[in-house]
Amino acid sequence: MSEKRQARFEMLRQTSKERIETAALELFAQNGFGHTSISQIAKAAGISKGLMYNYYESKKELLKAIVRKGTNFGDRLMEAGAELANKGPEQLLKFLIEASFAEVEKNMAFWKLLTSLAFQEDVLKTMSDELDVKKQEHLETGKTIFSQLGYPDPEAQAMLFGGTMDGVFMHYVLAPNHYPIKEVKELMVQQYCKKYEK
Amino acid sequence: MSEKRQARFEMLRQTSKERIETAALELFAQNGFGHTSISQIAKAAGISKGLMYNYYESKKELLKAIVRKGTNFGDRLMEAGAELANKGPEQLLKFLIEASFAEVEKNMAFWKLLTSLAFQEDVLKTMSDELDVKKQEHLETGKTIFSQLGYPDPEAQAMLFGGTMDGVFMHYVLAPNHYPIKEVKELMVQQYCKKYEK
Amino acid sequence: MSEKRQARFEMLRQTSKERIETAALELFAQNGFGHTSISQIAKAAGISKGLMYNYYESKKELLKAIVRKGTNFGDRLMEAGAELANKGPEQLLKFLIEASFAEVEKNMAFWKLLTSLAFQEDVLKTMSDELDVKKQEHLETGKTIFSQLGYPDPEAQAMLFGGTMDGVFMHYVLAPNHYPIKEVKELMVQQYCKKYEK
Amino acid sequence: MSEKRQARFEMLRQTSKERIETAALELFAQNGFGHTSISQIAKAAGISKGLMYNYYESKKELLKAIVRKGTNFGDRLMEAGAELANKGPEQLLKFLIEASFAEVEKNMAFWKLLTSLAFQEDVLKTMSDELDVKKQEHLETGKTIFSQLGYPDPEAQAMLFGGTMDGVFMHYVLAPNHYPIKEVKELMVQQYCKKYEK
DNA sequence: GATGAATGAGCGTTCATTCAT
DNA sequence: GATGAATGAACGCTCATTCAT
Repeated sequence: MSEKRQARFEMLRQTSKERIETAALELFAQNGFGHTSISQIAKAAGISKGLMYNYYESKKELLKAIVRKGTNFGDRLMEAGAELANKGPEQLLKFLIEASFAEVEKNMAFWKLLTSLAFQEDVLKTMSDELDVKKQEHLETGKTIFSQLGYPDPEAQAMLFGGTMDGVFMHYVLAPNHYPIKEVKELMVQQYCKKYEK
Repeated sequence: MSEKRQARFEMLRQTSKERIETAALELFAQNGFGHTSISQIAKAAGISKGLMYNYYESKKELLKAIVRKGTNFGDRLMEAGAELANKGPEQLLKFLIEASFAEVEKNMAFWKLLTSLAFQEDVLKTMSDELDVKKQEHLETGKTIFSQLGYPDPEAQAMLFGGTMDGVFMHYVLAPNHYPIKEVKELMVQQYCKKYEK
Repeated sequence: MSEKRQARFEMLRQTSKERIETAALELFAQNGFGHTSISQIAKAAGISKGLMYNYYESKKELLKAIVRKGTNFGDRLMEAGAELANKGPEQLLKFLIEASFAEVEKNMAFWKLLTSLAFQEDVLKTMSDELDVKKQEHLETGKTIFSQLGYPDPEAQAMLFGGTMDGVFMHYVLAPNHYPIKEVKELMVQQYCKKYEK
Repeated sequence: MSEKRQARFEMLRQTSKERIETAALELFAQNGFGHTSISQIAKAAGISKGLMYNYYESKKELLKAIVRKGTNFGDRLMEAGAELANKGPEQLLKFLIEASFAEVEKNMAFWKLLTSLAFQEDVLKTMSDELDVKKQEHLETGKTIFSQLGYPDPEAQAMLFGGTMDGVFMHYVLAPNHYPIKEVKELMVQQYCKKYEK
């Protein structure tokens, strides 16, 4: 009985938390973190302001929770990539590109938010360490792949590739309706997923 | 007599305005427009809060003044590029890349600010028309060049190129100390400034 | 359960609103709307500045709430007057005079505020339509009465009567301690509540 | 020579002062004392903000100067009235009414300002003594006249008369375009400028 | 006498956060 | 767990006043 009740509470708790995070993500992405108030979030989530503080210590902690949850994708991507390592760097890179595009298309709001946060040093400073680590991992993966593909400067190449990805995604999330996302993705696959040619 | 006085006042005005704009640009770039207060700017500029409003009608107008001043570069770039058009698309593209990198390296704070503003729709909406026009011009230039270079899909290619530029610059301005800017620029020149190969 | 809570909140709200409106009316009447600050009101009401904005969207809305509450009197007066119409114009006018004097004596601060607002065009403009209507109604009533009493120019007479009422009330609310309000009221009744004599 | 120069300076000084007071009176009457800024006045008067403070110690002192100048009318009225005293109270009262109406019609802005100031205790408190004295003088004059006219309660009658005058003027200055000022004045002369009847 | 750049206290308002219930 | 009344610091902004020239 007590277990059952606990389970029910847990479910309610999950539900409220999820509604909060969903609403907050949407609002943060649309209006920016600084221009979204707790009141707005609470109203959109259908809960009271006070309840927020049962789940998150502060507005910033809510943001962190959202960011943390979203960046799990990167980990899953890397894991999935690891299984493809033996199929050759071309296939791996193609997979990473296509999976990333798919992810950004699916969770546009999240990636818009994440990019915008990069420009607010004070807000993200506290969680930048974990993000830096992930960025570094991505860079390492890129270096390995471009090295295997025979590029003369795999590190710069990985930086360039990373910039291209983030730049394309930035343009896309800022004006998704007019962006030829499929064509650009095709171009990237064609240009990057092959051995280096002088 | 009166002229002397007027000149003196004009000098005072210019000095103050420069101090304000310099301080504001730095702070806007570092913390974002929305997270920078008038008090902070005044303190950093060494003036009183009230003086700001002798020169700018509002915080937004200060931002606009800063953006307007900075975006003159784009125009100069396009003009300079027009003179190189007869040297062939490879040379023109090389010039545009190198001039852009040089500009971003020189005015890092400004370009960081400008990029961050893309995520604050409300703030920039009032001046977005002019910016949209410039963006469109850049895209057209890119299309022309990639068309001349024989690319099969010059529009998507121009989009990809634009994304690459903005993405690389974004990474650079967010962590300039660790970014191999020269190497990445070289790679871009090598990869883009040549005829399309199969 | 939830009802109990709601009722408790409603009580809190009403208490706070009353404190705010009472304090604001007093201060508005004493110093004028424009010379009364939210801080002053909050301090006088024993609440924080912020709480005001839980109940009123702005300082102006607070004023409107106060005015709206007070002007209900005018409506009640007209209704009560309508029932007396058959007793003859002398009795009706006498009732209107005496009821108005009683009301002003009872809610001095409110009538002082309302009169002072007439001089702040911008503030009251948004609610002036409803007030204009009421003023017009009073004028019409006056015209009818003086017409029935045989006055040769009932419109001008009604204007004069209205001016007398407002002027007497103005003098009274500006220096209530020294004003012979009862005697003046008697004089008005004597002079106005009778048929016109050549 | 030095005298001449002094005279010229004095003239300029007078001119500037007059322009300031004229501009300020207009603006104070139109927008209220509190909603008129020194900048506005200086611009309207065609002078600099700083110059104001050569002539007046503060904004309030400027107001006082304007009020003082305007209330000289009252003195002149009383003096002129004194000369008419021997023509009988009816003629005297008629003159006072007509001269007052003429004055208010001529200097509407001033009388609008003066009335509005009555509702701002803090602003006028410092000069209320002189105003109180004048008010008392008017009251005394009224008492004397109504006493001579045979009114049973000349004091209350004088209060009522004063209220009527101020109320009519208030209505007039607040909506001068629609006010039947001539007709109302005629009514007052008819009703007040005669011996008391029963 | 005249200027206007500069100041800073104070305004109305917002909002993250707390807490009694 | 859940509520929303209440707080107070901080915001963008205004403006009477000062003062070097």
